[in-house]
Amino acid sequence: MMLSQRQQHMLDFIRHYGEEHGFPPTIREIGEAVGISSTSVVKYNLDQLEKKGFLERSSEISRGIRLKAAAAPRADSAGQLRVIPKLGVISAGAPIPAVGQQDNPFGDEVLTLTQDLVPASGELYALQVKGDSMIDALVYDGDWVIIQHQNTAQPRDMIVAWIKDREETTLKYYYPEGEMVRLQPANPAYQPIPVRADQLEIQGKVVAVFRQLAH
Amino acid sequence: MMLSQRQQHMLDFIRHYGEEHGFPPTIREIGEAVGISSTSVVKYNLDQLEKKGFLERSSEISRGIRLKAAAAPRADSAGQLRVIPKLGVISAGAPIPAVGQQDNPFGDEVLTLTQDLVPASGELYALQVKGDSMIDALVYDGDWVIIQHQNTAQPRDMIVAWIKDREETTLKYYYPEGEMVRLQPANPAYQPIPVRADQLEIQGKVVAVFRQLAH
DNA sequence: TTGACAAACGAACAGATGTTCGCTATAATA
DNA sequence: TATTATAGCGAACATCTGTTCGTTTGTCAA
Repeated sequence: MMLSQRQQHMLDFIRHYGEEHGFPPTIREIGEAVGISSTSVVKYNLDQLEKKGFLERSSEISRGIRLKAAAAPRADSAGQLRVIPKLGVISAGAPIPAVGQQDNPFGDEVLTLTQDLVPASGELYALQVKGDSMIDALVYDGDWVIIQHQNTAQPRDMIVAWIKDREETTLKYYYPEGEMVRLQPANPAYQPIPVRADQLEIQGKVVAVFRQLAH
Repeated sequence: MMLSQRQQHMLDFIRHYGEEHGFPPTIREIGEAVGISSTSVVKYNLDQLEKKGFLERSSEISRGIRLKAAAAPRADSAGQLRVIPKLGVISAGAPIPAVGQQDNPFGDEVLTLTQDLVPASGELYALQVKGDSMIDALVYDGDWVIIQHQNTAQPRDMIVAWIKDREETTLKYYYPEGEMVRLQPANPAYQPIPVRADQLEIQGKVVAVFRQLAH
């Protein structure tokens, strides 16, 4: 999800133009500003920026560009934003979707969080919890879990694990103990689960959980 | 130099449209909104408004309208970010801190979320959960709950309640039932608590929960 | 009554602006 | 080598959108 030099430039120009004029620029104005001679190339790059979550466009509307939060100027350091793609759903009964999966129910939607809430580096993605099977991890239907993709973990990390012999995805704290791994639920009322290390596949680390109540 | 009803209406519409879309409306959209069938009449009134200093237009430019300060109930257009003050901690054993409390352990720290994750309006603040006493609401030590301050609630809202006779703060779904209120835990494994309505003090509505895992 | 003027209408026009499409060029991949 | 994806070009097109203009109505002062 990188921005090319040109796309960064476009974003800067659109923001600057909007501040100056009170309304967004046209495709041709953007092209002229960043040195693109063809309107179709500007459109191409705008589509890219929209797909990456930096702006929204209203089709067939003059100057129908709306910058999203991710494109806001980085005011203070804590205001740095992290754009996290919504990759799919997670439930105990099914493996988690892989990056670039075709049938992503969320299309190219993203979740944007400030940088101070999540790790500075690492590949992050968001999955929406389906059902109540992860209630022992204190997450429930509808919650978003933000995951850092990795295949190893440190003790005490909360991991996304695939337990091969049970064919089950789970969110647990990770405590390696020799040949075995103890998977500890976040809710202390639940019992830890011992699993043979070779039956455990670490899919990533849970770095945050977000729950949006109806409003 | 008075504004006619119609011109006031136009100004309101232009401001509202801009906040909603990120770009100004066309003459025809304004006309439709305020009930003018002819584009020339809209132009006539826009010219009036410009003459009176409420807006500026760039001629022959689509949507080339820029509201001036005079037109203002200026909403903060700092982007689609919502800055939420961290007000203190919440636990079952103590009342929640009031706005402007002196001994705020978080000073002036804030939590910033994108606008789409929380309600557009309303007074929001964040409290950090202390201890495990709210585990029946699926929130745990360290979690942040984002609260909209209000003293009433709709059925099925998750409320922040102070139960007077128990001297206890709690997070529960709100189900009023005549003289009584049923407080339903988010975790279905826990039992609902019936409370006399006059013993219940609604402090606010939970609009979101954020959990940051160690990293 | 008459003339000036603000306010409004709707059609016609012209220019502003987004989209589509056929075509290159390059790099990565099979 | 053939294929595919990414980037880019420019022309043609369709529609979006602001402006102009002839007309009408109502009010008010001369």
